Amino acid sequence: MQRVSGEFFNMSALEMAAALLGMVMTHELSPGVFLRGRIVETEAYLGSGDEACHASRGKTKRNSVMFGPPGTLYVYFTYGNHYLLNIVTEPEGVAGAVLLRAMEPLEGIGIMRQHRGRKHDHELMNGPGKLTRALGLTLEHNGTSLLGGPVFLEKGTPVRQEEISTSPRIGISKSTELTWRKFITGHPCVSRGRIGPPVKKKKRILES
DNA sequence: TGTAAGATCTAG
DNA sequence: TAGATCTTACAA
Repeated sequence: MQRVSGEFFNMSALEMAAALLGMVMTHELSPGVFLRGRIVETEAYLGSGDEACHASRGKTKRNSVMFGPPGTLYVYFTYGNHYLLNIVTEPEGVAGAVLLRAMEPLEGIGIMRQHRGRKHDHELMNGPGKLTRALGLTLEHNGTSLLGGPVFLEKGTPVRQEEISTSPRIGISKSTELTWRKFITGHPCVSRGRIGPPVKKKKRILES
């Protein structure tokens, strides 16, 4: 097992989204107990010129990690239920991150099933909220570094350029013209994509 | 202080 | 297809 060094993260979010495909994310849950998944789907988010990015309107308490050094984890909570995992890129002071949307389970599958319930292997991590739950990642990991903590990256099986597909990002309502989603073509663990924003919820009608 | 939207998931 | 669930950001 070889941890990826800090130099790897010195690239733009868009380059990183493609470069991460095929790499292995590892969480050392407890000493000697590893949860590992191979990255098969990513999305790039940039602070400037990208309305869909949390940092498009500048630094806030939530998104401040995105302005930090490359190789940092940005984890946030959304929809009242789910943690989403990003890797910070771009030089310190510039907001940019890559959302990890889907992985192929490699090691610790029994523990992932405990986290996720009884599922087929390819359903354990085929969505951004699912993979954080499978790996046991929460807000505790927000702001931690891939270079020294229990969560880190390893070189995996390289992916050829012709195996990589591109599409608009999923679940957003702004900047939908940007095709910054990258995934391994035809891989069974890629998430079930829904282009466009989530369906609007009904307003609750209060009786007087 | 109130309100609406949100980088989602699951059951029915 | 709709509901769960709750934090963040923005408007008043």
